[in-house]
Amino acid sequence: MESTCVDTSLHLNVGPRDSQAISAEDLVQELHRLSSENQKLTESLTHMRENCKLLKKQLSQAMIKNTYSPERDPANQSSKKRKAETDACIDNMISISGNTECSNITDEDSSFRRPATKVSRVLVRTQASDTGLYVRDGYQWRKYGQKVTRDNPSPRAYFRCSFAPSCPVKKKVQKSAEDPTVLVATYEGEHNHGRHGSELPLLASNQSQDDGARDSGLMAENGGKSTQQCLVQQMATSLTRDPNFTAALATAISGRILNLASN
DNA sequence: CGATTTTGACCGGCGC
DNA sequence: GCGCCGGTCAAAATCG
Repeated sequence: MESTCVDTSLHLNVGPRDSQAISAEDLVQELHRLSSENQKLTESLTHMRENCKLLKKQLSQAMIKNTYSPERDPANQSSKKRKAETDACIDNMISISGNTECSNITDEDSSFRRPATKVSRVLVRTQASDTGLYVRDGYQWRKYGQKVTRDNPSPRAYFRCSFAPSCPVKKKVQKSAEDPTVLVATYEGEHNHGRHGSELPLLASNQSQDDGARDSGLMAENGGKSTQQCLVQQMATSLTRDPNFTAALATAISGRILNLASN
């Protein structure tokens, strides 16, 4: 599969002090650049999804034929479970071979699993030395358990959304069995609130450091980075996870242009 | 002192 | 019915 390199450097000055130094013209140009970039990313994503679907289909057929055929494996009677394991394996292979820093697979894309609640998987590449099972996603999580599972030597961590007590969302984080530098985060359910009280916290330049520090995951991953570096990293992560992110970014920039124009 | 993490115990589903 | 396994609970420990 072809690899896609996404330039996540937005070349933005996110510090509030710099905002006065940016001219409206610069922001308009940035807006246009981001719009075209968004279009390219969307096209690229569509292309990759099509390739993924095709590969998944081919691999599934091949593995069911060769590896898990009942004739070759008489002991294997639990075909449903094996099928699920095969699918998970295929998902992993495809996701990791995508060569992106972060991939997002939802079950809306999958023709295999149809759970009652919305389940999505996110792969995040970390440094090999990073032993933490924390995936920064803008939400506030409370860890409630950790288990070592049969198919993976690294433990799986269980998180609940603690931003809103009534939020039903759960998250599982585990290192990939194939590549220990990749964290696999599985989200179950949908948030019934915004991220830290805002739909676009990453763009909110007035977001206090306390807001960020409330996210224990953020605290665990900061590792001495400045708040601005963390914000930029968060923006890059959101950009790769959500094709609509640049559109939201453009909206935010538009707002800033209007503010500058009114001053 | 409250919030969060850790970790062993417990529970329920599933296959045999 | 039994054992395995994933998921959750809850008490103790830790942190800010």
